[in-house]
Amino acid sequence: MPWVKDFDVDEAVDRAKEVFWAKGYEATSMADLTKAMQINKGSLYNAFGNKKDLFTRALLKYDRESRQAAIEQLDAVEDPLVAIRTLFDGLVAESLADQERKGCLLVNTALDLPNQPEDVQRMITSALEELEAFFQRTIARAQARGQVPETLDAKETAKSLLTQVVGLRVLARGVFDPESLKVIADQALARISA
Amino acid sequence: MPWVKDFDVDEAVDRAKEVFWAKGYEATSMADLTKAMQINKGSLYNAFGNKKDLFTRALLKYDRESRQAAIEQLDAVEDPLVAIRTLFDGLVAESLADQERKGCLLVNTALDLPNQPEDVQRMITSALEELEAFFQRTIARAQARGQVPETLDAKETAKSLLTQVVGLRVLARGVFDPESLKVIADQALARISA
DNA sequence: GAGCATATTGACCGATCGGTCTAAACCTCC
DNA sequence: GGAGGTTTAGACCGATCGGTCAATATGCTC
Repeated sequence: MPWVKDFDVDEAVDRAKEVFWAKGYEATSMADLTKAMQINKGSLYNAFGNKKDLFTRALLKYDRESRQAAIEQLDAVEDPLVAIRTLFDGLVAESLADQERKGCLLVNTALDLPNQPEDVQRMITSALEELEAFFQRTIARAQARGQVPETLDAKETAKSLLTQVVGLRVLARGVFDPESLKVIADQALARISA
Repeated sequence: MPWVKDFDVDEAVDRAKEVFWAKGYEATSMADLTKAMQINKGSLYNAFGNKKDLFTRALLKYDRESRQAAIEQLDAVEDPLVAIRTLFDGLVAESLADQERKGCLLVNTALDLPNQPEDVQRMITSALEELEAFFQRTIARAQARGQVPETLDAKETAKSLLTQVVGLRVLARGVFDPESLKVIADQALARISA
């Protein structure tokens, strides 16, 4: 049997994720990556193939640990309106805590979608569609419990909420002040809870 | 007196704008620019200084001709609700017509705000603030005409509309289909016209 | 401990990056 | 038709880009 790697692959991907997240794909160099990941160029290419593959892997990890994990938690919240409120509050809190103003790796990448390879395009699209689906089923759940009027179109409202999330994540990268971020969250919720 | 330039500076900036718009700042090379602008490297540096300065200039032009011009036109529309409706319809129409899916140069740049030089950061911030201000005064105008209930907070609603515009422009770059874009526009308007 | 398969290292690759510079081309004024 | 000043063209610059590779180090199995 061969030798096993002496660095933690998952940890390395995580470091790479941070760099891509803060600087963006194009602005990140292999030198940036090897420095952050604490491994040499050869090891990097041996373990991950190339820059694009490493990015895809980092993006996948981000999606799994951030978006998927969040949705899973929120689906378990009994009160659907609380679930949505929690999501927006979390977004605002995360934005305020984010000193580097990295925003959201998914949204950052989504904005550059036409210049991404096909597999990344698919990942991003389905990730955001799943977020939309979460909103839709959660609104439907709220309607079934009589918390939201049946006249509201769950599907269309879900699209609107997704748009607000995306807009919030962009504006949180420097245009909006903390107060405005909170206003946005409140405004988004006002559509369904008022 | 010296010789005058034999290329149209404004036209050249416009070509540069198109490239930056489609590919993003980092992914655009000087070779891309000289090719698109149809001038040589020497001329480019002589006329525009460097890549960053050229980008700033292209961005300024975009802001003037796209955002500022649009707001000016819409401020002249008598019915404030029609003005806002027109803005969103225009956004959707522009997105559908945009084969390259370039989105909006301002929003594209806004997402990368923390990595931009200070002058660009200021430009973007004030551009989006001016759009927010447009929404606010237009809503106020609608309230004065009795078209929108006085209970609506103009300032907060303006922030919400700005967020929707930004979200729309991101999602229009590939995640949302034409139908969804129209839904978003309708949803944004529903907040104020319903 | 010998043999083997893999991981690591860091020098190295050609291509391209943003940017500079010199010489030739050119227009305007005298 | 010089003279002077500016723009042009494009060769050239060092640095850095993403990526490769041969030599070496390492840990497993027998």
